[in-house]
Amino acid sequence: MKNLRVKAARAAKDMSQDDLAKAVGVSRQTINAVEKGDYNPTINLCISICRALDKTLDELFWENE
Amino acid sequence: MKNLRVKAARAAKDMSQDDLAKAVGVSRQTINAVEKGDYNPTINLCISICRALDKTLDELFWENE
DNA sequence: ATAATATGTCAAGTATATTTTACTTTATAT
DNA sequence: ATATAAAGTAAAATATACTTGACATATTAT
Repeated sequence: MKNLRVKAARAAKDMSQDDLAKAVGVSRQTINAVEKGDYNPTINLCISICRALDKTLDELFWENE
Repeated sequence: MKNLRVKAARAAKDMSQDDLAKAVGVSRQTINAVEKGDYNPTINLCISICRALDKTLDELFWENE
């Protein structure tokens, strides 16, 4: 299950995967993996991504229901 | 930085650390470590904890500001 | 006082998140 | 057509989340 919300929020900021990776302090492949989604990042990474994209955890990582 | 919100939400459900661990499918020490807080759980674990406690990610793991 | 349950913590092992290097493909521009 | 940036993917290495087992303390009840 892809995480399209991260991808969309990143696009809204006109950032490449590499831009976001640098802002967050991880490798580009890690961002790619998060967006690809078959993968379980740590909460601190999720929080860093949220802060870089001006979103909250619920907005990017919570599935209602 | 302790996570007192998880501890409080668990108390509100009258669950022990062991109860929550079993509900979530991890060891009791892992729950203890999450509440102790000097530690970086995966998002899937956080989501499982939220579901077991009827809370969302923002309610238990997001720090405003 | 003693038993039982809940919590805190530690050390060693296992599973997996993340990095690094590298190659391929797709899009955008010149 | 070709150059460049962006994205997708993979294998091997490293860092760290999580488990297991064990022991100590605190709490509550009998």
